[in-house]
Amino acid sequence: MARSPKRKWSMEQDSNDQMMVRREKQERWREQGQAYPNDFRRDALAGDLLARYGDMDGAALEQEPISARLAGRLMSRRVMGKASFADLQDQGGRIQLFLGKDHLGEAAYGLFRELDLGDIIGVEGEIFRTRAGELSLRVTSLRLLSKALRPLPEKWHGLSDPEIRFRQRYVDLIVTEAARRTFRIRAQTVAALRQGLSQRGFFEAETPMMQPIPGGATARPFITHHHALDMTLYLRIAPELYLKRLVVGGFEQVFEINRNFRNEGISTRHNPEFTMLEWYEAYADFHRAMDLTETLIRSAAQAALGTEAITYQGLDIDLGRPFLRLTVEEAVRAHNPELAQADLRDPHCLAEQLARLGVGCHPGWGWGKRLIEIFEKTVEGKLQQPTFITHYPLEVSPLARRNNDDPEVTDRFELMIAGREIANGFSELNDPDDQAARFRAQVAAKEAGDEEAMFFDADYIRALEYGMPPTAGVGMGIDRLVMLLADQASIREVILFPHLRPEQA
RNA sequence: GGGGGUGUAGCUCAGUCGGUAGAGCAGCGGCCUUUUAAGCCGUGGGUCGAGGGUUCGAAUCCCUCCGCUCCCA
Repeated sequence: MARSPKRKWSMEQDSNDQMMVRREKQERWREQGQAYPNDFRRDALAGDLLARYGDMDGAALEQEPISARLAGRLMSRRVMGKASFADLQDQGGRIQLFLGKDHLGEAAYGLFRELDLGDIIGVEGEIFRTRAGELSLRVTSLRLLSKALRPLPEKWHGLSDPEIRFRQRYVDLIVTEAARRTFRIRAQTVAALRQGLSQRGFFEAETPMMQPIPGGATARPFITHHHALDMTLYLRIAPELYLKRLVVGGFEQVFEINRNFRNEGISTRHNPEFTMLEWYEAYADFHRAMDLTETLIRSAAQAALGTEAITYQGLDIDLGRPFLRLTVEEAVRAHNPELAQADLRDPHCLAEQLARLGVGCHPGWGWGKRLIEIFEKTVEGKLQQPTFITHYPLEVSPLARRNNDDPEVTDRFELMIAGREIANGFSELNDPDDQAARFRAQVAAKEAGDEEAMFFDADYIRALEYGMPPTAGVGMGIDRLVMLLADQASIREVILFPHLRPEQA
C-alpha cells in the first residue's frame, strides 16, 4: 500500500529557510556555553500573578514592588527599538513582558532581539501596570532555556488543519486555547467521578487489559499473542466480568476507570481505544444505579464547568432537572404510533415495521433484537434531554438480571443525552445457571456467524457459583461524557492522541 | 462501502476565461522606549498532494491514486 510522500510530514528533510535561521542561532548559542541549561527555577506562574495582582492599581505596585521569576514559551513579540513587549505562556496562562534596554542592559536586550517565537525562556523582573493598564512583568534578566527550531503556526488564526492538530497535538496544545480547555474539562470530569465514587466508599481496582477470554460486552476484540506462554490474548472490550469477580471476592463497592479496546470502525463517535468507567455496588439494584449515575454526572458537570445547565452543539441541556425514565416499549410506542402494545412482542409485526423503516431484519433475531433495532432507528437520536431507557429485552442483555414480573425483559437501563448513549447499567445476573445458559446462547450466535457475540467464560461461572451478592453495575463512556461537557462534536477532540493512519508508507 | 467538501509558502488563505504564483502573519535587513493582530520602509521563500492525459501552454480541464474532513450505511 504505497502512499505518496507528503512533504509536510517528512521528518528529516522538511527544513525550510526559517529553520535554517533558527539552527544558526542555536549553533551560536551552543558556542557561548551550556546550550540546554536546567538550573533556572521559577517562583510564579503567569495565571497566579494575574489572579493575585490583577486588581492592584499601578501606583500601589510601584510603591511596593513585587518581583517574580517566570519561565515559559515566547508566544508573541512587539519590538519598538530600545523597548519591547512580549507574551510568555506557561501552564497557568499567559502574561505580558516588558523589556526595556534600560532595565535589561545592552547585552540581554540584544539576546532578546535574537529570540524566536516558540523559544522557551526564563525571566526575572517586577510586576507593574502598563499605560494601557495591562498587568505585566518588567524584565530585569532573561535567559534562553530551550531553542525552538521549528516555527509556530500563525499567531492570529492558529492551527486549523485538523490533521495536524491531532497528529502533532503538542503544537495544537501550544497554540489552541480551546484544546487546552477541553482537556482540562476532561481531567476535571474524571477527577470528579473518581472522587464521587471514592467518597461513597467505592474501591478503585485495576483489572486485566489483556484477557484470555474477552468478555463483558458484545464487540469484536483486538487479538495479540504472548510469546513465552505461546497463547492468544485479547485486549479487553470491557472490565465487567473481572470487576464482578471482585464483588464475589468481597469488594462490595468497586470501580475502575480505564481503557477498553474494540476492533471496529473509526468515526466522530468511535475511537479504537476509549475510556470507560464501570462501577458495581452490592445490595443495590438498577434503580439505585440510575440515581447514582444521575448524581455523578451532575457533580462532574459542576466540577468541570461550574454549572449543570450546558449547551451541546447549540442545544440547551439541563442536567440539573431529574432525568426522565421510560421503558423501551413506552419509548418505541411513543415514536411508532402505528404499533399497538401487543405488536411489540410479535416478531412478525416488528419485522414489518423494520421493513417500513428500511432496515433489514436478520432471521436469527428474536423479538427483543428487532425491538431494539426499531428503538435505535426511531427513538435514540431524538432523546435530547437526559433520559433513562429501562427494561431492555433479555435477548440483548446477556449479563443483566431478569425482571421479576416480566422474565422476557431485564432490570437494565441506558442513559441517553443529546441522542447518544452515555451510560448502561443493570441489576447484575448473579444466578450462575441462568448466566451459563445465556453464555451458551451467545456461543450459538457466534457459531452462527456473529463475530461480536460473547465467549463462554467458565471461570466467571465458577466465580458466580461461590455466590455473588445481589449487585447493580454501571458502565459510563467517559469520552462521550466529555464530548457533551466540552461541547465537542468529534471524539477526536477529547482524546489527546486519537488513532490516525500512519504518516508514511 | 456510498456521497459531499478539501489539499497552493513555516501558518491562515486568495488565485477570474487555461497564459507560466499572490496576500496577511511568520522570517531576513533597516527605523522606532508603553505595545497588545504594534507601525513604517525594503526583501528572500513554491515539486500548487502524487501520477497520467488533453493542450502551443495546466494550480485551473479530464482520469487514476493518496491524505484529511463531514454526512449516510
